[in-house]
Amino acid sequence: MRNKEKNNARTERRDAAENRQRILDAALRLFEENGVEPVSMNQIAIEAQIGAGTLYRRYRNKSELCLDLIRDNLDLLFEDMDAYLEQHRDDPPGRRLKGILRLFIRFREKKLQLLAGVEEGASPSRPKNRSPNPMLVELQETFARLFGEMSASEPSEPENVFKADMLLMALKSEFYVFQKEVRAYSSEQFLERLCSALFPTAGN
Amino acid sequence: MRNKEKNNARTERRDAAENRQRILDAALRLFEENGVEPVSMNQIAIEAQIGAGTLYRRYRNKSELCLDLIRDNLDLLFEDMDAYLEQHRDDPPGRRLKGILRLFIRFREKKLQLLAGVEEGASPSRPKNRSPNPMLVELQETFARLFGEMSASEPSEPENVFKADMLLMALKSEFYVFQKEVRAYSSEQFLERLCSALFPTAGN
DNA sequence: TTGACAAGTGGAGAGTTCTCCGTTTATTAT
DNA sequence: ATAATAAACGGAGAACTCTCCACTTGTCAA
Repeated sequence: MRNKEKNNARTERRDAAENRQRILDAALRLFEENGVEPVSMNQIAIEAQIGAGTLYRRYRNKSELCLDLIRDNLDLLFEDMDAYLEQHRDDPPGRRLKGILRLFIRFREKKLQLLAGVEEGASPSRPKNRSPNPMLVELQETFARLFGEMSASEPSEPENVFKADMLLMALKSEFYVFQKEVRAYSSEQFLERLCSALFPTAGN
Repeated sequence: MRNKEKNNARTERRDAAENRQRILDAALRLFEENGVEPVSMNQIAIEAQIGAGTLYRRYRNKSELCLDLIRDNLDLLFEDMDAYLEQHRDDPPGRRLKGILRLFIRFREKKLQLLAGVEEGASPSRPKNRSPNPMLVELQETFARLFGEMSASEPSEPENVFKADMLLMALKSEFYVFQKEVRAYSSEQFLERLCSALFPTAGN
């Protein structure tokens, strides 16, 4: 669906492409003015001057729309992470994990609202958002791998996967915002807590 | 709001009490037939033969209704937990924590759907469910206290609070169901993972 | 150029959540 | 018993999500 996978036959029709842009523009405009959460798909359709059906054809819900809006930034983030891992390949795994977590949290800070929009329970009552979301899967695997390296001795594979799952959970908007607002943590404090809760800060 | 706090002036009007019962009955009936998630407040109002306004006056959303439906069981659970802690007061804190986690998970197993209903993001777009939910707060404090006991040496207060927050997060339906369905864990395996991820199983 | 037709469009409509407010009713004081 | 009155009722209606499908339009092959 993404950037017109060139490989796949037909290219996007011109009018469709134009509408896509209208939608993105309209959404951005409305989000900037009102924040992400209170803006409805309805409003976006109206602002973009298209029918509701057209909007929903392209984005099944607001979550998908938000994802499209940060797609590029997200790709950059992942590149940054990869670069970081590459550059610090000789650091102990705990350090490296902390490093990429810091990158992620910084990103989260910048795109708080949109990211929350992406996570937002897509549809109420509907078949439920059963999409693993490839980006999260990749992140999850990276975490799991680093946990694996961390104690190369025994901690079984599943153990690492589980920890990675927990980490991912803790990085969700809901938890992050709660820690910031209710527990009054700064990003860096949060990061610190997270690391010391999930792995012994051996090397550092 | 709960069980007609007797202390507080007026008792609940008879017709109101009757309607409350109608609602509870109707909801239970519909939930048993269709599961919790797909049943709408609307349907419940119709099944109970009352106006939507009447339903919403008593329960701001489905989440509150579900909470009322397991209120009693929940109270029992808490009593069980207290009893457990009392009986095993000489066990090491890790053991005790595991014990009450097991109780909680068993409860979750029994009331999976309703509990998920309680957690369900109340309203879409609305002011956001800013209710800390007293029962969760209590649980959170118990967890934090046990973490505190666990390593009486240095781990600062906030450290324990944070871990307790993470634990609570991991006990949510979303995470629990994911672990069961995708990672294919049994309740007991899940419990095992949870404990070994968050604290060294020293005493055991 | 010209069809054919897949792709795209828009808006009516079904089903929801939740509020507002005029009407009804149970309770309590007289 | 009766009236005053706070509480409760119910349904119209506003706003929303999402689907369906008759209609329009871009594209490509001839």
